[in-house]
Amino acid sequence: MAQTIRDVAREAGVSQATAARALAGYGYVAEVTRRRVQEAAIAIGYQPNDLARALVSGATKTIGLVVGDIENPFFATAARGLADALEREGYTLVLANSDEELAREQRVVQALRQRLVDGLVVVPSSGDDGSHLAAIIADGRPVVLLDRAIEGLAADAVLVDNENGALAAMRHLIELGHRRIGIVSDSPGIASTAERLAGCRAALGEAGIAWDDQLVSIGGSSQSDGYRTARSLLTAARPPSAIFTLSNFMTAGTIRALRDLNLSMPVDIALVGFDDLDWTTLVEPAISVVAQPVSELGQAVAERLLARLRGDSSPPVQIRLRTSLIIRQSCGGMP
Amino acid sequence: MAQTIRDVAREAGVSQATAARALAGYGYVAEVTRRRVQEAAIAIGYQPNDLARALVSGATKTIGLVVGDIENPFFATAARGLADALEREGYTLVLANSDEELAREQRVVQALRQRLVDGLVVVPSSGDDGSHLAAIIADGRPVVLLDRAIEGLAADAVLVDNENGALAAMRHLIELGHRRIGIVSDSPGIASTAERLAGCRAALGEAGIAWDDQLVSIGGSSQSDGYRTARSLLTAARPPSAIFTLSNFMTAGTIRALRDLNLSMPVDIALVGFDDLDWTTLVEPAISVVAQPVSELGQAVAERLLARLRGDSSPPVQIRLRTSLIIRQSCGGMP
DNA sequence: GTAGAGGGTGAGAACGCTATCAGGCAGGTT
DNA sequence: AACCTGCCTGATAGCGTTCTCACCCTCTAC
Repeated sequence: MAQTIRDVAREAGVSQATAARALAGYGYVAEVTRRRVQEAAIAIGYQPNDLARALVSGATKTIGLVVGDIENPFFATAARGLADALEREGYTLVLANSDEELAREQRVVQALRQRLVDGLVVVPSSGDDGSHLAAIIADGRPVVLLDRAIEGLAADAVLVDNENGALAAMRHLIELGHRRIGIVSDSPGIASTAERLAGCRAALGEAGIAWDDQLVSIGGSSQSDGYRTARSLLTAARPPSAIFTLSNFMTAGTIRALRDLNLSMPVDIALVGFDDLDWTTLVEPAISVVAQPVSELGQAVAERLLARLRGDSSPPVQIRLRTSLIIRQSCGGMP
Repeated sequence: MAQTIRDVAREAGVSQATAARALAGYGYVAEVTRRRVQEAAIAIGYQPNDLARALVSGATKTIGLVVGDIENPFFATAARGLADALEREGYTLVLANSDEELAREQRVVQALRQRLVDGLVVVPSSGDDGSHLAAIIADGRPVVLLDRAIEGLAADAVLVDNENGALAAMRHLIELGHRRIGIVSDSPGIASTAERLAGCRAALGEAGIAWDDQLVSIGGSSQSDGYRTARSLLTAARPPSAIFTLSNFMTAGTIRALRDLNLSMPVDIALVGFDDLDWTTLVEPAISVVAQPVSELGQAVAERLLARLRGDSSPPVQIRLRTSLIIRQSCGGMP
């Protein structure tokens, strides 16, 4: 099938060792020989076998990426930013979906471990169980967490400032006069969600508004979960006058609920969502959002990972990227 | 770092060969020995090295996926369908973006080739140059084309019925009385786009409407290209009364152009788009679309690939999945 | 003329695994 | 006693690289 370095050597009439030196460029090789070997390699269409190379060098030049679901635009964008930065250094991405299930995540991490990825980027589905990742770190391979931290795991993490993002959004709604603000959240088991909820709590606290469990609906992480929980919030006895959604799927689900209930933004209800996607300015009114620097998130993760791969062994760091509140029409904050 | 089979053997007090047999389960091994080896493996935390295994077995259990841009929801969804089906058989996906540039595609395909992927799934950016893929096929490794065919390449292809999809959409607009239908297209160098254009032509032909180059704007494949070309179409001396967009980015760009020009659907202009995304029912009016079975596309590709990997050597096939025209509010076909 | 330096080359070990092969040992058959 | 058979085990040959080591040859210096 594929040609080996031995075939090149035979073609060039030299030993395997000399051919290897000529192609890899180490040790002494006469200029004439080098040229002859290179020509032979081209002539027979030689392709180096990265597998064998990895086996002896101990580096696969491969990075594993574990996300909840690559169909989620947030993950897709981060993956793209990551892939671009890694590719520049000759690394390739190996992709796996966890479906936000810890058991599945553990399985795919295990598979990537056996595949000897040089490093791992994970969007962890659980905020406290990181034993499967600790095993990778114990192997001496760097792990960088994307978007969500894990308590007690000695790994770098690149996150966004969820708490301040949520705080800013809630403050804005409060400044607009809202007192009953509904919160549509996915599972607080997800670390970033928990931080966003903390931001909500802080904003209400500083405004002297009591936390009301009736106004907080917590569901799964799919869009239909968002629809369902938003709808129950809106059809309750005392519905909120504004809603803050904690993820892009929650935002989409909530908008559908508003449509079905014939409620219009921002007059019947004000809306701010966490995470900015392309469609938020395609719908009318355009949705106010807490925007995250998603692509930069991927790039920052790549930088951290590459630093570790180059041997940086300083203590794990946690990087927080700034979010920004973008006021559009859906919250009534911009006439 | 990681333990090898030799460490297990030492721990269990047997030879490396026996340990290998006990773990892999071939040849004769006494029941007692087998148990002892397995316990030793667990005790020292042995993890098989897939790299070494692949080197000797010749199979990496790895599939390369080359798409234009994983951020495009169409590709992301197809990738997900593909990943799920492959994972069930123990394969892992290696991801690469081509940015719809042939040169980049060739580079990443080359990299995947050296990485010895067992098979390759490609969304080719060029409809006629498939030499880099022919090389992979010559290696004896299966290639399956996703969404777009390449003329003269002996590889399986899983496509959608682009021509009939476009035909149906154009027919619908014509039945609604439109005679001047604008077409917002990305590059016809992309095979699927060329087929869609052919469908447009066929529909106009059977209705006795002359093809008018003034009504066809062809640009790049980004959303801003769609915006620009749609806008120039709409601001021309004799603008169309309806628009058919040939991809999801073109659709989004066109909607933004309509907004900016204060044209409303479907009264000022009717719109049908190719490819259905989540947001098409989130905007108002909901967009009529030619929907593609995207996830099934990925699954079908996986099936074809797995069949080839199992040794199926029948002549290459071309599979066409059916599209469906979904009439919503943007075209005025549904009151 | 001989020693030494240095360019150039081939042999061969190692990476961790799969898988074959030769051989040992117990038990039964001629 | 000689022989086979069946179970079990260890030694060992690869897979295709990287890279070290020993060696040879030529040229310069004394």
